[in-house]
Amino acid sequence: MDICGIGDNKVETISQAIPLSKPPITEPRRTLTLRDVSEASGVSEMTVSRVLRNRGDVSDSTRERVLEAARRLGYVPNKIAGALASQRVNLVAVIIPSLSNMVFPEVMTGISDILDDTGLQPVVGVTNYSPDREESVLYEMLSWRPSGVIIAGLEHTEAAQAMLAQAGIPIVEIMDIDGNPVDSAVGISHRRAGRQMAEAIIAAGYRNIAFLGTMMPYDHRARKRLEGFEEALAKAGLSLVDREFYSGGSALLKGREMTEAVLTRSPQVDFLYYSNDMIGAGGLLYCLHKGIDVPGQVGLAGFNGVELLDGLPIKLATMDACRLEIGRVAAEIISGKHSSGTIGGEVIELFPTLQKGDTIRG
Amino acid sequence: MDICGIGDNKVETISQAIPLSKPPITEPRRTLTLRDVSEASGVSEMTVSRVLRNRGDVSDSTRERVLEAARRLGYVPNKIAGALASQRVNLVAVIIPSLSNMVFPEVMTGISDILDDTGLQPVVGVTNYSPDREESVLYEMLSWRPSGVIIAGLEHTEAAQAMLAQAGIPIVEIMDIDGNPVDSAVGISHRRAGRQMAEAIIAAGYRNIAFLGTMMPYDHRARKRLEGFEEALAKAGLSLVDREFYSGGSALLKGREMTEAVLTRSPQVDFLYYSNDMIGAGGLLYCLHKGIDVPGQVGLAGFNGVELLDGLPIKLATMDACRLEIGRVAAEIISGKHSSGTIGGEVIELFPTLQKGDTIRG
DNA sequence: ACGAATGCCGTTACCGCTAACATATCGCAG
DNA sequence: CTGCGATATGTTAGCGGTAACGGCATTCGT
Repeated sequence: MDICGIGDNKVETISQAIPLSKPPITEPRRTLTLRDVSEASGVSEMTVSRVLRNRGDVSDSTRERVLEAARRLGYVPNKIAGALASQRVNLVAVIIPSLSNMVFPEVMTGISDILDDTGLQPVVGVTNYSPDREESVLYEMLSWRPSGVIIAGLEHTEAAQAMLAQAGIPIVEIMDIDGNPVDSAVGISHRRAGRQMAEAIIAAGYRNIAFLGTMMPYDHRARKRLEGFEEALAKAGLSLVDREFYSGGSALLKGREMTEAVLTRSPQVDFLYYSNDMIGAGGLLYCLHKGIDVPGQVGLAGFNGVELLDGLPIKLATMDACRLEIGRVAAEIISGKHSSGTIGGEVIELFPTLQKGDTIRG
Repeated sequence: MDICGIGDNKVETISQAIPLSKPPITEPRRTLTLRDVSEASGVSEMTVSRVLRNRGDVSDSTRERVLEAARRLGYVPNKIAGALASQRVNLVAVIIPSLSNMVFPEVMTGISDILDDTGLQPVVGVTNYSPDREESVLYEMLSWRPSGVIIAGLEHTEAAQAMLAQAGIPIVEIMDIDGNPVDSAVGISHRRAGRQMAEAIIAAGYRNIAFLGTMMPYDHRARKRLEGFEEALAKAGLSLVDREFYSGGSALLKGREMTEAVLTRSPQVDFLYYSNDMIGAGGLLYCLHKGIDVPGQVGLAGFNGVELLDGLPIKLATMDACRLEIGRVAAEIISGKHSSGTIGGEVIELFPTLQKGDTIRG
């Protein structure tokens, strides 16, 4: 599944002022061009172009005449031709793994927040966590010659890496900084995030810890969190008591099911670390429903800091992934508005905060 | 916030076969064109074009030569120029109010499912339930000359209506069919859905019914559901005992809060009808937490049939909004694959099924 | 009062690619 | 061996805009 979006920018659509008590008289057989507007208003195409783009000097009287004609005809400029002629495209390719998990929509919000004042439009492609799909989405998007690329993760196919490196436009890899970016990167260290959570859990006195997560081979960030987590456990002389993976289906439901499976199989478990908040919430609901003492008997923690958690009976421990900020900074880099004056090649690390909520003792 | 996505189509990206043990030798100062590939392979630009589009007769030997050169150089075709020359654009504009509420991503999935075999790419624009925003997003997207438009709802500004009517491409208005489409429409009758739910609730013996919903003046579908709902209540000689609206924030949390407010203010209430599943789920969790007997003392129902409900302790009554199917049918119409041979102007009504779950008596 | 600096608008040459047509090359029936 | 249809490739002319520059009035400074 792929999605792509386009929003408005500050250029006022001429249509917004159309009075249009009734639709234009002449229904257009072929689509309108600058020439039609120029003929209707008695000036050259160039002048019409200038008026519609608000560029260059045009007298108020002719500007009025041109706008009136454009409105009357219902002219919509052809950006394809414009982009070809000007060699400028106001699109920014945004390539993300999924839209259905709450995290990327928020990144998109951050991106749009910033891009909205720049005349740039985000265009989203979804890869479903497939590297091949990512490669073809990227290829497809690059063929529209966007002025920048924001892409999730640092792991790409060789061909995708090559395309990114050669594109000649700003590239920002987001979410993750544990690796080597092609150009710029904005994100958090998931390895460190995993470590931090493990340290907090150990400090709270839990010792029999289980991991529950997704079985996506290409979810590198979840993998890195687990690696960091286990690394910190090892440093404390501990190791995971149990682990459980899932794929597909309702995350909330899977969270319940996996939790039940783990607690049944390994009754000694006193902490459940989930790879995301959604399954964590499912697990939490299960525990509460079963009357398990949380966080006394069993502690829980997720990852992401999704808004949904606010609605749960008690707050799940989690770690904010800085989604909004990641989107904002990435967009700033693309639009050249980022504070550091450098031109590309920067790695911006953000630091997530651990929210202990009500599901970790202490 | 705006988003837009592009996926792959069946055209194989030449890059996928790039061996690329190392990146191309010559880092390109200016971006490559057909001419570069044609010079590198000793044939005309036209022949290169034919090879890359897999169109027309080209001998196997030259095809190989051309592909090899394209791969070696890392050539990515310029769709802007191609679209301008061929007057064909493989993009479909998809304009929706939001991406953060679980319902539209599923519509997108349906759209992509179908479009994936057609060479068409969905491009998403998000309006945040603002008519003006919708108008400018539409204007922006039309200026890229897509080959079709899928847009949520039947209510648009006058200018937007005019643009849709004049665009000269297939338009499909989705989600709702209670109104007059510009061209085609695919959706359900929300008025009827509201009525049906009211009838089921009344039949189950509930009499003191409250409504809890969003305060979005432009969420016409929620409004129509409420209208249908009240209409059916009236027919049974009933009227809403209480109502509560919210906007913004975590829907799950708002559901809790609103439910508490209503139950405190109107203790006689025996049924809570929510305008969406998310706040319904929040309400359900609240009731369970408070030890309220559901569905004995209080019944609950939402709308949408979101997957999340599967993870709740008991199943919330809801009504499936046929999201996937709506997306699929809309995409079929755009791509000319829809069964009915007609060319536009059809209204396809889908019929949601009421799932009583565990929160309505009987 | 006169050259320079503007304001306003038109002309020309592309942007990179493809439709349509033109041309070459080959095989093979007559 | 000629001729004609297939096959393979090249040539030409845009697609609908915009950058760059040019020309012609006005206005202005000194």
